[in-house]
Amino acid sequence: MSPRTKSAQDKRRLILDAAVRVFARQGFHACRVSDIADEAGVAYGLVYHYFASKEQVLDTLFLERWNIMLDLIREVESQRIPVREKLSAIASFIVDSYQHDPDLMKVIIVEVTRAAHSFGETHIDTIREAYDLIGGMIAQAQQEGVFKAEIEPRFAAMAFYGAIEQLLTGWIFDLLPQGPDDLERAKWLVVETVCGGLEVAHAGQPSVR
Amino acid sequence: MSPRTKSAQDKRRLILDAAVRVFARQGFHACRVSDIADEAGVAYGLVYHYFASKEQVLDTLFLERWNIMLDLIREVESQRIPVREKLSAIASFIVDSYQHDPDLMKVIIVEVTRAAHSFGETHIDTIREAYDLIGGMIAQAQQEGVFKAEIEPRFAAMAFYGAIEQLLTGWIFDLLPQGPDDLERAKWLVVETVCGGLEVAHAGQPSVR
Amino acid sequence: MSPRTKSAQDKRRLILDAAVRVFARQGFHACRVSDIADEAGVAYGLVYHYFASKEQVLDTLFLERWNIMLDLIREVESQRIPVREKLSAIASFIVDSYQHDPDLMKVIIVEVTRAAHSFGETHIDTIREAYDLIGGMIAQAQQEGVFKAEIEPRFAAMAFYGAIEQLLTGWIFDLLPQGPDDLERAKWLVVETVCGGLEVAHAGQPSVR
Amino acid sequence: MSPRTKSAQDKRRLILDAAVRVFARQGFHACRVSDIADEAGVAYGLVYHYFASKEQVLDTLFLERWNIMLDLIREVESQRIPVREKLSAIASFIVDSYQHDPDLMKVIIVEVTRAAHSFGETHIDTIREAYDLIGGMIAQAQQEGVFKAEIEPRFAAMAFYGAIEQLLTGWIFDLLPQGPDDLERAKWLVVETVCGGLEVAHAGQPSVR
DNA sequence: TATGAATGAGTTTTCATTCAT
DNA sequence: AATGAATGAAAACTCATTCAT
Repeated sequence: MSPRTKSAQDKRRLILDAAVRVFARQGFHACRVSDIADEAGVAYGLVYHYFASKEQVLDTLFLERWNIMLDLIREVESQRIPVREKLSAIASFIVDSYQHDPDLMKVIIVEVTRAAHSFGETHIDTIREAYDLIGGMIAQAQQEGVFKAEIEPRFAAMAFYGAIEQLLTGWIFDLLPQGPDDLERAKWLVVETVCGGLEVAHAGQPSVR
Repeated sequence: MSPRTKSAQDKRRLILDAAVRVFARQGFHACRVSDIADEAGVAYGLVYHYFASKEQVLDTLFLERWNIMLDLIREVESQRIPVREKLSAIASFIVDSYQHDPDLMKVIIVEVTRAAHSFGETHIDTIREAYDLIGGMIAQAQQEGVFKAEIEPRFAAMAFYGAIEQLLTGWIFDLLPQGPDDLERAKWLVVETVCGGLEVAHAGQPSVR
Repeated sequence: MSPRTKSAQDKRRLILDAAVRVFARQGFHACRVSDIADEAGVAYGLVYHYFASKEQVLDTLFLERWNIMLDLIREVESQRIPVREKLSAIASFIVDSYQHDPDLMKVIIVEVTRAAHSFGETHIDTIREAYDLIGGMIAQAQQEGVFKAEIEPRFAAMAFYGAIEQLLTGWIFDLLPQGPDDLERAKWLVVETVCGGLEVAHAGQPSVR
Repeated sequence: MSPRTKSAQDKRRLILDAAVRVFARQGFHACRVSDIADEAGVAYGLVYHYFASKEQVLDTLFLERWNIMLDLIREVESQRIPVREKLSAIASFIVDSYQHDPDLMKVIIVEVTRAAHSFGETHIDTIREAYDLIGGMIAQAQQEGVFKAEIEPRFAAMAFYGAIEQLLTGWIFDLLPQGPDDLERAKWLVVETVCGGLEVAHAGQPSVR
């Protein structure tokens, strides 16, 4: 890679990183392309040199991150470990992602995964893949007798993912404390809640429908 | 109520109901005020006669619904019933709300509760109240020894609410089946998952961290 | 006149008087018809019962006052008094008008006599009549040898009127002190300036006060 | 200056010059931004590339011209010439300004110096500076015994400036002839009127109040 | 690659005016 | 006479995108 190419890539990266900050701060709709360019310290024509549109910048950010998560989930799925550990790995990854780059996760959650009329719709198949993979793990655990069979796996997967995303939403809106300890405990908490339940387990407790 | 007042109220209601359909179909940002007026069959300016802005139309829709939910939650809170039934009542209310008016719930979830830069921010205190009320129920259940004490109640409340909202999101994005049975089962499922856990309970199972 | 008719006239007057205050406070363009109605304490449909348009309200206010001034000027013109006294009477009338109803004079000066694209144009013939009448007095004074013949009367009339209007403008913009004494002195000052000149008269032309 | 800069400045100038014509023809309120763009032969948005608003276009035009006048007045003030020559220089400058660009002066007089609710208010301090400078000259002349001491200088300055502005107003409204000779004579006339007075000076003439 | 001037479609909002009651 | 709901035309302003340099 020549220095020049490297420099070029740097500018592209610069723009992406700036976009994360700007989207997180102002929101996708409320920010202008020039805000991104300003934040990146480049002329705003350059944004259009690297990206076809403002949307494509967000598309890129989302796909970069979501594909890393999909890789992680697939990796986890293939491992021969208890389902609780699998879900724990996923929860940990997402919380770690937030810890590592809260702005990026904020953008993804706020602008993409719930955006039924724009990015959510565009990327619905990519998003769904994560839900499906988690659903698959749960289904398998049910077959193995580890998870209750009467809970539809896809619904359970959504509930699990929704619980995590809502914790991040809580941090994003500053509704929940987000010290290092809080993040760590949250990883355990969400898995414990969804797998073990909030209720104190007692012998013979019937959880019949 | 005089006929004139009634008529006036009718037009206002007409606009609100039309707005729900338009926001649900096109999204808040993608729709024009004229789309709402057209859908309602009224003149453009009448929207501004009753509402100060397009935003205020959504504000009104959100607050109307959210306050009904807050009333329900407060009502539930005051009852002397097991926490599982309380959470079940809340989940049922939300799912019923979706069943009764999916467009309205879609609008609230998609445009408000996750909209960190616009409505979500505006209404954050109102939204938080719901989370806090649920958190309070969970905390009480912990004191009563029904719920595990080591799970921070506010986090658990967010996980619970997030699980429900994500099911609705699944319906909204058409990722989950939404026949009448599915909705009914979902009510039970989310409570069972969060309270009883996905895991098959066995005697003496340690769920220690 | 029946009480009812009287009442009706009262409302019309109420609206006109309210309009003066509103126009003076906010300006003709910046105020809404509803502002006038609110100020008058009537429903704003009523403004349209008495006046064909917002413009007509201002037209009415202007014409009412300007015609009174034209009457005064014609009255003065017909009198057999020195030109200086005539001009003094005019200046006094205008200053008194301001003293009596500063808002109304503000509206006339700010919204009409300089409004080349709206009211000034509409009423240009009415406005001009005042200038012409004053010009006539000056021309006569020149024929009588009282005023210098080499100064074109119409120009002199404009200069005289402009001097007065600018004093009012000074008060309107709060650039000049407007205590009772200031107003009284201004009447004399503007006549003395235009007739006697600012210069100290030298030998043989004492224009001592 | 690079060619690009020059070109850019040209477009900006083009817009300002077009705005003068449009404001003079239609008035500030009655014209649309698109009228200015059309008149300048540029795209709509370019007006907003160079100016933040329609108002700022007028602000710019006013300040450009008024500051030139203030420079002239300050220059005149510093000279060691009789006050009559000073006032004559100012009157000449204003009349020449009108002769050179009647549209611009029309805009300034009609849209700014009397606009108590918009531009006049915005620029009141800048406007006042001209009045104050003239007032200062008059005060000095009074101290030197050239001007009568009993006429408050600020009032006299307003009268002088008002007289000139009203002549321009007469031209603007086509109430006064505006051939080259008329303009030239007007310069002399206004100074002669204000300094020497309209009255034929004769020995012992009483200018009683 | 990089710049930023230039374009112009699109939308909210305002508010004078009308009109049914 | 009086009300104020209803109408809809009009315009400022925004900003994504293009393109000449």
